Amino acid sequence: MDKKTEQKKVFLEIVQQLRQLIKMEKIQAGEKLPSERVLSERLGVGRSSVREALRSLELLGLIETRHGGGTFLASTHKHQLVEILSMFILEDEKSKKDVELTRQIHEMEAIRVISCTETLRTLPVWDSFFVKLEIEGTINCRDILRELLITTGNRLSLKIWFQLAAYDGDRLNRNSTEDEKLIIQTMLKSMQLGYEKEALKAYEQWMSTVQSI
Amino acid sequence: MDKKTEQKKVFLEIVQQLRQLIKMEKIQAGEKLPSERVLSERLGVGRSSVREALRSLELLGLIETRHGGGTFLASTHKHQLVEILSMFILEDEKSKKDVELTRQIHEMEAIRVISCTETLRTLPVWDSFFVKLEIEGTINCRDILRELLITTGNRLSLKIWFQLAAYDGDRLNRNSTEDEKLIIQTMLKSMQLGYEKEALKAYEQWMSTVQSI
DNA sequence: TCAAAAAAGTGGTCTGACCACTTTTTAACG
DNA sequence: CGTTAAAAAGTGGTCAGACCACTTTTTTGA
Repeated sequence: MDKKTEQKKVFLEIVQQLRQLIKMEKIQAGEKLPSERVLSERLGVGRSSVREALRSLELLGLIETRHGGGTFLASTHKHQLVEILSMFILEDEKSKKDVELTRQIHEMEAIRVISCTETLRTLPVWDSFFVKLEIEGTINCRDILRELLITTGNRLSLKIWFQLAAYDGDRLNRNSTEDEKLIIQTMLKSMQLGYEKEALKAYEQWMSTVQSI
Repeated sequence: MDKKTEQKKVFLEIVQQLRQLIKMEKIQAGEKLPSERVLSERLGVGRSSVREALRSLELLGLIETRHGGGTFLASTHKHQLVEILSMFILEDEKSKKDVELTRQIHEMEAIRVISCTETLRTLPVWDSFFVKLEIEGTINCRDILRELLITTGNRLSLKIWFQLAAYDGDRLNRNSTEDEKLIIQTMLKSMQLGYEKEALKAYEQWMSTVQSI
């Protein structure tokens, strides 16, 4: 029946055991795991085997290790995952374009969802962005987009977005220019009013200016 | 500048070196990699370190190892990845819903792109689906959705979709029911004619029926 | 010629050791 | 008594060697 279970894959069993241990001990995100030596004793396996499992989980971004400090359950899931996969699968310029497009897919969907949901588009946070724009004259581009994703409540979409945004480098993580200010205001205003199409139009206009940066 | 590079992460460097080696040696999918002992010598590191890197890549499904046989570049990407991630991250019902929603985000975007692109929406493949539906009376749901993603040409979006669809289990990987037939036909026809809204409407209708399965 | 046995190759695992770094404890000083 | 510096303990990082289980290749012998 269950081929995956009947397969040996001792190394995967350790991963599973680790998960059980985390659940049993009720280890929360950011908290410390038992040391490698303790784990190897408790699980009845060699330290090497424990390390192989831990290293795998680290590559997935599920745990963090600090030299001399210990091993910790990842607080913010840095899914280096996409990064690693991209290293193997996505190599050329075309792929970089794909990353940008895919990121925008999630952003646009967020705009759609928010625009169409009364309880989301009337959130105070959008007003706060307006105020910030008026007073300081500028705002961090990435912050706005992140807030869009957070607001939708889709945690998985948010996680994927984080990865894609990280891959994009600092092109997003910067303050808005004078030219962008008006566009962003239009986008936010349209969103608040539930004008999905207008909001998306402003977004696309915004992204085309980002493109040229 | 480049924080990620200046970070130590020796273990990640080995992963990178492995990638270079694969590229240099022009190792194709399914082919054999050098043995662990050879790798450890060529890379100038201990066998344990090589193994930690290999085990990580195995967890990602990028390589396969056969006891006594050797290590091979994965031919078909088995998405153990989703399985592992789901084990740690996706535990509650809310998360499962997120997976479904996120998958649909990519599917809907594909429909939009195809509907708005003359060269994509007039592709012969859509006619082939029509024919298949007429002759056999049914069609694999997953096949259609996959074709949508493939057609857009966004490989990253496709990759993400694959993983999400794999997590969804066999709810998609099945033949369409009689009820679905008409909806799918409507969706495809609307797409071919460039009626984005109608295509999306049919898609949403389709998904709501899938929901109840 | 071919099948069985032996050898070589390879991954799987464990042990022990040493290093580098961090955290905790202890000791010394003011 | 409190503060600080030194020592100790804890922890991850890496390596080397050994042995086992399994697969592949080579050799042997009928």
